[in-house]
Amino acid sequence: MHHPMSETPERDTAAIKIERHSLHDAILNRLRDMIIEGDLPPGSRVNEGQIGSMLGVSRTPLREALKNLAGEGLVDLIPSRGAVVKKFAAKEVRDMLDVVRMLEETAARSACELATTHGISKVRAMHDEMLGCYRSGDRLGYYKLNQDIHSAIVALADNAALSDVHSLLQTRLKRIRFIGHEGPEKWAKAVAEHEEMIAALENRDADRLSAVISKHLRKAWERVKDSLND
Amino acid sequence: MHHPMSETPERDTAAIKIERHSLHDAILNRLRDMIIEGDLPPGSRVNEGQIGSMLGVSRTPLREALKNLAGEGLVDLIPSRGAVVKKFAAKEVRDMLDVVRMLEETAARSACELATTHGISKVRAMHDEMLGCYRSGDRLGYYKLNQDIHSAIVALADNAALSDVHSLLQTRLKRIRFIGHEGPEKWAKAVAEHEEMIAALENRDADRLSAVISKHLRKAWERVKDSLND
DNA sequence: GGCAATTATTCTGTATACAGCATTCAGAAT
DNA sequence: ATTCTGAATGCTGTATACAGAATAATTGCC
Repeated sequence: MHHPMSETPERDTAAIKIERHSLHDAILNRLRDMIIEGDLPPGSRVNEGQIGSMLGVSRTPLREALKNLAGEGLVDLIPSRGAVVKKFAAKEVRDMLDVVRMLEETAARSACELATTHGISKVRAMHDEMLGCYRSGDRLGYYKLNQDIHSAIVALADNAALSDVHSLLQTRLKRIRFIGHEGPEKWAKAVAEHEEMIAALENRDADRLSAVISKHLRKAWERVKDSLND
Repeated sequence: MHHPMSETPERDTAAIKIERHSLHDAILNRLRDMIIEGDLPPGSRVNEGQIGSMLGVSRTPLREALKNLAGEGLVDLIPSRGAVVKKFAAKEVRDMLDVVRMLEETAARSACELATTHGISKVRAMHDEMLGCYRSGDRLGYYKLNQDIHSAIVALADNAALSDVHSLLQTRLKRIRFIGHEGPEKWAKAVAEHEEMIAALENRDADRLSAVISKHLRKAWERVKDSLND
């Protein structure tokens, strides 16, 4: 296996767009997806040679990606024993959701004050697209847009540090949230809450937006807490 | 980071202190110190071969450390051009301090409710040690203990995610705060504020502790903002 | 003499090779 | 039969080597 540019190695799985000239970043995203989707189950050790040959890359960039995943908190790096996929206890998930809630509440207030109308309309557009996914039953698309909308609202607060820490926790929670499947009626409820969020944002009603988001995230905990058995 | 570290089952019988020498972690800490102390000035490119030979290590663990530093936000990793030490604009610093303030305010309230008396007394001990540094004019020791105390108070809130994000931002701010030199009278003021903090914590006065910390961090911004020229 | 193009050098990105530690399995002793 | 010890195997940690890209330098041309 030589260079990914000259020889395009056949990808066994679809939807790998980014073939950027930074292999470790590609590996990083790939591994993150594998963890989120459960291909690498929590608690399992990651064999570098094995994964490396599976992805068709050498160990060096793979190790760099693993080091970064450790920084993101998705794996633990145990000396002389390698990387193990992090296993979140129920309390940790709740703590993360508490912090995310606090961050989003604060971001919501700032966003109502600072956001440009253009920025708000872009969030609205994402919301409409998400509605399309909802109507067509596209769960994965809905899930991704859901996260993007929350990130976008945080971004409207125009505080890079806030976005960073929010993104960090959001990433750690992705796997959990991905597991937390909801019934159709709860799904409709969540969509309604989102509609309410967008409306509050468009009215720049800081108190209402903050409250709705807070409620939304508390319910998120209710949804996922039963799927945590450790 | 400082998670309540997952259990290594029956491994730790006695308090055997085995130095785990993982080179990339040592390099990571070393580089972080070099950035904080200004040995690697902001905006400068990090030459891997140069630094590597300077530290007497190969490029591989050095690169892993750099990747981790990028995760911490202390350097930017530009494709095909390597690592450059991150240069913080004034607004970014202010944004970070705003988030830290929010985090510490929340942590303070939780800490007053959840902290054990033993935990509080340990913070008091750190504070007393810091006072010793203050009286003997040990600026570096004071500085380190100052950060440790803030981290300890956050830790009392017993929320790993909260500690993690706080630690992340604290690390990014270290260099800035290290630069922000204060005159003797301001130093005395800061010490007095800390004394007030500890007192509020010991009384478990959530409102007061939160308020004092908030004021403390707003003043921190006042102290450092003039030393930022970009 | 200045500008542009081409070469030369340096540095990053990736692969491979080697050494050391951990885990496991087998064999011997109690 | 059980337990302890030791070798064998596999994996991690680090170093080195090589290829490609970016920047610097030099030379040719106008």
